[in-house]
Amino acid sequence: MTTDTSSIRSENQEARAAALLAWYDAHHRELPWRTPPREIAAGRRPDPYGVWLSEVMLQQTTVEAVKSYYLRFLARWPTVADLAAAETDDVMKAWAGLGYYSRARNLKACADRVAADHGGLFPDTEDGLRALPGIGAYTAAAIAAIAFGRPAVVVDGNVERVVSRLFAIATPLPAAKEEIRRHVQAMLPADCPGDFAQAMMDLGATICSPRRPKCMLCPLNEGCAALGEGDPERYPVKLPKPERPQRRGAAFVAIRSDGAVLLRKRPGSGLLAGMAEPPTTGWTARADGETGVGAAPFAAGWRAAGSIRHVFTHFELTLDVFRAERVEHVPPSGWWWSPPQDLSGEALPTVMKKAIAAAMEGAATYREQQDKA
DNA sequence: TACACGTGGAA
DNA sequence: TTTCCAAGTGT
Repeated sequence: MTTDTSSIRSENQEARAAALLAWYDAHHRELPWRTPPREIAAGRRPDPYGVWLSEVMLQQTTVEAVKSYYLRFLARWPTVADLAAAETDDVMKAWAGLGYYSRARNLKACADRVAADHGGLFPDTEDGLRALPGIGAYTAAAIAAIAFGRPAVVVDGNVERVVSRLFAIATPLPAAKEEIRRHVQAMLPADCPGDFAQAMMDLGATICSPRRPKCMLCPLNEGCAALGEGDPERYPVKLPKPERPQRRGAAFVAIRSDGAVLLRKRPGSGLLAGMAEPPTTGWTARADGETGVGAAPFAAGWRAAGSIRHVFTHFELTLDVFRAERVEHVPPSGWWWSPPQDLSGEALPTVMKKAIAAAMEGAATYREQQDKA
């Protein structure tokens, strides 16, 4: 502020923000949770509950995947009080398929806290939001800016990409995070931090994309250092990722005469915590573990039903699937028979749905049920 | 700081 | 097919 260079840079940053906001006015995406810039300018504010819900769902998740979940949650639990009054199991069921299931548990815990400790109103400061479960640095800043108009510095993966290209930042992520934050801080317009944050993210999502960025259409192309160098895709610089180890296990899908499938609940912590599954073995790091029919949870007419593959963030799983039909096993406590009409509503992660689908293929019991239906 | 934690779409 | 990775958080 006091030296010539910083005031010059400040003017540049101001011009950049203005160009970005003009672009956002004309080209912003229409999203179910978004209040468009025209309405913001008219004084309208989005419902903090909707902003929070969408931000949590969007963590590491694509916009397309989130849309239908967001709409379903909002229709079923229109306010944070409704969500606080809900059963955690129902929230987990509604979240099934979206991934990163600790988000769902934290979502519910956060709603409980807002209802119990904040009178049903979300805190309107970054610090207040940051203290809630499932709300980290990014989400706290995003809610503060978008829902409450606070001048918070919002840095997500999009912003990291845009800024690291704009300034050709050679430091690999995540070490470059602080430097990126400083640049965003310098650009931040005090009068519309919410639009600015969303504009940066829209730009990163639609123009300054990871591959083949559309620099010709970019409102910030004039001063972009990476474009000047000729290879914007070089940024952001990231450390190479460790390769994904292979794991193998088995899943045992027991089918009752009426087509019901035997399920149980996974442990409360770790992978797919608290979600439903057909009985499975542990997933060993080795590819040749004890995963055959010998590992079945109880005696039945188990038959091999092929195997499925599923990719998790940090390992790749091959699951050998076994099927037993016309099983009349009395479920141990915590296990239950899920009738065909209930199955789609269970808290089944995608990997487990794949395993069950593989078992059903060619299952006579299941075919009979389908024919009746 | 480093790792655990899901899924599906794009190139 | 393979690789990347999307509006990150918790530990």
